[in-house]
Amino acid sequence: MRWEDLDREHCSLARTLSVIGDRWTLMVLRECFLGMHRFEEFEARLGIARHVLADRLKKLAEAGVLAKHLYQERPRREEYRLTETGLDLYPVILGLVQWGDKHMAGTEGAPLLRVHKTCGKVMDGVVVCSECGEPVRARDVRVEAGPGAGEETLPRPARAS
Amino acid sequence: MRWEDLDREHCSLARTLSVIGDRWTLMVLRECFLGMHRFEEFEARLGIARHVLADRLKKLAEAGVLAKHLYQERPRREEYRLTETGLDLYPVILGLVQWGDKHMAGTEGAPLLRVHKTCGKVMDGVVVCSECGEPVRARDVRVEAGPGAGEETLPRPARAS
DNA sequence: AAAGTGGGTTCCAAAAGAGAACCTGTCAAG
DNA sequence: CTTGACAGGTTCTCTTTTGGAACCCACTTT
Repeated sequence: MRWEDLDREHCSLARTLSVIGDRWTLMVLRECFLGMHRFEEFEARLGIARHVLADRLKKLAEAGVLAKHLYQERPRREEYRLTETGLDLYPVILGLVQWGDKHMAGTEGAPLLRVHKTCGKVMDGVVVCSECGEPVRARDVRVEAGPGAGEETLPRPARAS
Repeated sequence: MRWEDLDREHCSLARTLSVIGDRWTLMVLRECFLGMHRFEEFEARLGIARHVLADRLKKLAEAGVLAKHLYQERPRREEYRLTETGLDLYPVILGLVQWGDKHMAGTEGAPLLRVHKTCGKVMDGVVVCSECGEPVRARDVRVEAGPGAGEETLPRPARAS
């Protein structure tokens, strides 16, 4: 299977991964969420090869996750900013970071803490059900075919999702 | 930068990506959350090259995300099951799927719907603050150095995370 | 004895990545 | 008016990782 075919798959995960399913892409997005915008900043903080960085930024811009923003004419300079679509990826980044904090942190503990500006406390993100508000775990959820389902999407017996 | 170096980085995202930051790995995990356990199931549903699948399953098992489970002696047959550590990745998978449902779905709509067994309704996951229970968006959060922080982890001015 | 099954490993060619050098506007200093 | 610096890339070669197919092995069924 080629990765360009992935965005035509009948699976939202596969379609998402065709845009951001790459180590460097996720690292670039982390830097964006930390407030970085410029080519040089990404390069210096990540140690990524320049042509790979250029490629990832281009693809993220094409996908509408980042937008180029002119911050200086003559010489023309552009920076990259998260769009609303990009900001919607926050739950993914937060999920990855929290999993790392819990399962991969050394003895010292988490490198970064998150403070909720609204309530002022150090927080974690918790995933709750949009309908009843209860926390959701994998075992609490079952899948059903949706409007855009293909035949092959569903598992044979519908089990946990 | 080499990817083996990533798990020594002072960043939970990088450490997480050193384990699951790979397209195929995430696709394998999707299948696990859909109830698949066997080598042949993964191969048939994903169209992944067999040696890549073998490699990913081995690494996931070494990382403690999947556990090998003997389901038959003579001939010896093993399947892969999510551990508690693996089940903790559900928020990540859910985040990716929901982003895809929202931004990458075609005209037909989402391929799969999720039903919350507890309340019986079709649901989405919503990320809320562990302290105040309000929904959390990227703009509502600021980062601070945590106990395991290194110098280079923090952005110069602490902005949005 | 032959074919099937589950779970792999081995081979080669193609694609993606690392690392370094080079290019393009533009300004500022000597 | 030449030299250097800066931001943001592109091009080059070399190594690593994939994709795709074939092969292997321990058993069971026909």
